[in-house]
Amino acid sequence: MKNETSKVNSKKERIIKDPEIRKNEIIQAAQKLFFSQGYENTPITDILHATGIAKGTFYHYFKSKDELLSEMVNMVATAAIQQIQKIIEMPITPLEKLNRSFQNSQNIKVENLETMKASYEALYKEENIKLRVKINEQIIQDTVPFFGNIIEEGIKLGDFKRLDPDQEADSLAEAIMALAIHMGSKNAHLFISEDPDIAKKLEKNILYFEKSVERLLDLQPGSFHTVEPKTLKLMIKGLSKKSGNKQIEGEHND
Amino acid sequence: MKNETSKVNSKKERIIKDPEIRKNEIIQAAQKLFFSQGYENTPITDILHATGIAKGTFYHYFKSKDELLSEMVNMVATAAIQQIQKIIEMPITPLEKLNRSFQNSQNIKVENLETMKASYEALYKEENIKLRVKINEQIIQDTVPFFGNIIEEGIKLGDFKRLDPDQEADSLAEAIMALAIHMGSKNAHLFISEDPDIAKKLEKNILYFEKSVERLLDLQPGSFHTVEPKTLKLMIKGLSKKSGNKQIEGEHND
DNA sequence: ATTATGTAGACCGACGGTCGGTCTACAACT
DNA sequence: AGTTGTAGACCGACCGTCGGTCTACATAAT
Repeated sequence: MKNETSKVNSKKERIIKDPEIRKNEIIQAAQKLFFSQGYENTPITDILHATGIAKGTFYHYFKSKDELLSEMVNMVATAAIQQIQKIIEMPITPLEKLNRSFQNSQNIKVENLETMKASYEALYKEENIKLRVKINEQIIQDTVPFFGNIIEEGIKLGDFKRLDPDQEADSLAEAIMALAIHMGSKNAHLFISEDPDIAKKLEKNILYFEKSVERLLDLQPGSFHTVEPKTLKLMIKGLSKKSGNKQIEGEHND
Repeated sequence: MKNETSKVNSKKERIIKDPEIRKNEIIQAAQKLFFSQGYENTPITDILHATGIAKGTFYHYFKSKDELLSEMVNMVATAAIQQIQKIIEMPITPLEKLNRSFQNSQNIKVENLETMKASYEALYKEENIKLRVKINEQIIQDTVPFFGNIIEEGIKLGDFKRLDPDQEADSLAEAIMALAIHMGSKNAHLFISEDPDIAKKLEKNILYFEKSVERLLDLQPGSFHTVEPKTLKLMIKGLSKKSGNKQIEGEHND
């Protein structure tokens, strides 16, 4: 393996990069690996090979493998939130804001069902418990204040109803997020299971989540939509196509 | 204590036990260690020392450390469920069944606040993500069918209301469990934080959970109680006392 | 020139897991 | 009763992998 052409300079080249860039490279490479092989199944050496750096360099940027995970999770969550932030500042009703926030995150996913499915499958595998839990926790932690604000606003306007006179809106936001993540988990397992009824079950999961939220906020039935009908149709179509070619390669009818 | 009188004996004695008993011993010892030091922080050698067996023996009983964890979780969850099963068979209204099921699990906890607090603290530490998630998943998985039945019964009697005409009761059960576990998580963090307002916040968490469930099932406000008032008082009292003697504990080593 | 920063990879100890083999209880056959 | 065969409980030395440390050195900054 080692190709020593000459005694001089047979060592690895020394490449120096802007620290920020390098750090980012490491995180990116790690993310790809974690999602494809799982966090626990990805030794640091894999990350080193992927980035072409040495152990020392890695530990120059990260205190530990866990710290790398934390930073990565942070980036993922931050990216997910930025979308919401914009919506919150729009001059629309709180209900609209809620709708659009969820629709938005759903939309991103439809544009590349493949990626979404892959991510879910990766996240919900055994070897990725830590990764998954941390991402979920981070998302809850980061989104709750935003949704809390929206809900607070809605309560003041009389659109939503508190659970209890002296209850903070954040509690409701937390409950909603808990349900949302539970739904995400169910959907992930659906994807993994290769169930032929994926599309239908997915639709149900979403519907029940919506209904639950409506009840929690005391909304009119049917006023909370996390997915636009046409988006849903796209998803279902995409999924049916997928399940169709499980064994019949190259089949195109439907 | 063991009847091993050998102090001078340098060589290990060979003790043969009924496999079931031995396996149980291992699980018990492991459980104690996992809860006190964390799953990841407990090397198998610790379990070996605690049980007085050798590596080979351990791997004679378990395929891997993870398999041990699974079996342990299974036992914990099974124990937690047995309580509920009895309640379900009682000739009382579905709402009563729900109430009692939750009260019951709460009651167990009050009887030994210490243990409960310790367990929570242990479960929700970093090193125990895997342990925690697996327990929670197992509990959801095992309880949902039961609660699903109760809810189904309640729906038929007109006591609860479906989210949607063709919705299975299990979905509601899942939502409730998702909220319950989220509450558990919040409470755990409360315990860990040593917040002086533990008691009050705990009460709130419970209240909001109850209110959320009432809305989900379309119940009369105040009809769902996971804790009896007197139990709650006991808990609060116990917790206030605790927060006083934070470091006064007279720990001694041996 | 000296210091700070980035890079490198040999090295280490701990840990999960394997393996060859020993010991014991007990059934089956003299 | 004594002998032998066998399953499986038990042992601990050993191994490979992995996260993390350490020292050396190159380059940039001062």
